Amino acid sequence: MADVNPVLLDEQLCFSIYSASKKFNHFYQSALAPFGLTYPQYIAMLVLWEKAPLTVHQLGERLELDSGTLTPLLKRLEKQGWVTRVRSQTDERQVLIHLTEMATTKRDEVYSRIGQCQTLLGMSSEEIDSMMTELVTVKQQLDTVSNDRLITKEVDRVN
Amino acid sequence: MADVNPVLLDEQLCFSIYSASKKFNHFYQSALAPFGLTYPQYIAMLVLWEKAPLTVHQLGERLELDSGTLTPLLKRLEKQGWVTRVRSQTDERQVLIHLTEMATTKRDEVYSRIGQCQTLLGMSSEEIDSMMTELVTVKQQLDTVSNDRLITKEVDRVN
DNA sequence: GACAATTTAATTGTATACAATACATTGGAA
DNA sequence: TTCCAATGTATTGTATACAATTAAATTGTC
Repeated sequence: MADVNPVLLDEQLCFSIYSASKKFNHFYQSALAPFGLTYPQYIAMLVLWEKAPLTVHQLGERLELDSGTLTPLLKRLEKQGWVTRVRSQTDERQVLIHLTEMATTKRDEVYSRIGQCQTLLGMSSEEIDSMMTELVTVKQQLDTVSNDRLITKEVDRVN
Repeated sequence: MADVNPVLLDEQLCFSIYSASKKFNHFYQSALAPFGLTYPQYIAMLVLWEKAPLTVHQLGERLELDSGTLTPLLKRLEKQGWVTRVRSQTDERQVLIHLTEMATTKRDEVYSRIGQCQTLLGMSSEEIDSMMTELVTVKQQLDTVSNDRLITKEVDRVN
């Protein structure tokens, strides 16, 4: 353990991203307060507004969330009148998430609100594209290294 | 509500960041499994390894977390032997977080492990610097727009 | 020097995340 | 046809996050 470099918080990309993620969530959650949507609820609605109905599994694939997170989240969305949860007729294991009339009605109001937020942020599409491209690269790397279930052994081997 | 643009999940920078953040947390949490540290616990240790003792408040400023999150997190770190929580003599309102001997001993092992993870990710310092610079800009914008408590009114005014 | 305003942690309540488990259903193999 | 592995959802348990409240200690002001 002779040649070890210190790990400084301010130099960690992970923390920069972690911190930005929390700020974004807070930003949109505030902006959507009039609709009573939390950030995860909002992105779930985004997916459903693109295409509904979807099964819990399909929704989870888009959001990268599992049923342990989605089941209670969707129950809250149902209680607040955004969606209905219906057991599939053709496959009783599946639960189909449908939009309510209220959700369809409010869609454009939410879209509009988000559009205004994006304007406020004042980022050019070039800036946004550039960041998203870089993020895709990082995420691919993280997936590759993580899905490689050898991560523990790989790291140990470097020792 | 005539001229509303659809909001597509895959075009949202916030989701890209949110998703990357979760992947990073999972990546480091796996890598640190031998130490039993979660990601938030790990970044708390990073700060304390830079400078300890710190009050809960000082730690929270660095991590952008409040006592509602930190108090239970620090109790878990204490239970696992990484830190001690000591009521300040000079100001009884404050709780000082000290490193244990074990934490000091294990510091370089953790630093080394993280260094290996960074190597596995294979990003150049230029790539990392570029992303972090862009993230700083986004975060500043989010802070500016959020701290501006007029956000709701501003947005409404656009209507 | 009393005391209201402020500061600091802790607590409470709600909402994610996610691993692990349980459970029902389904589709296919024997 | 019967059984079994796979699939899809729900549940359980642990650990964040964070707003709001409480409680204790300190400070500024007269």
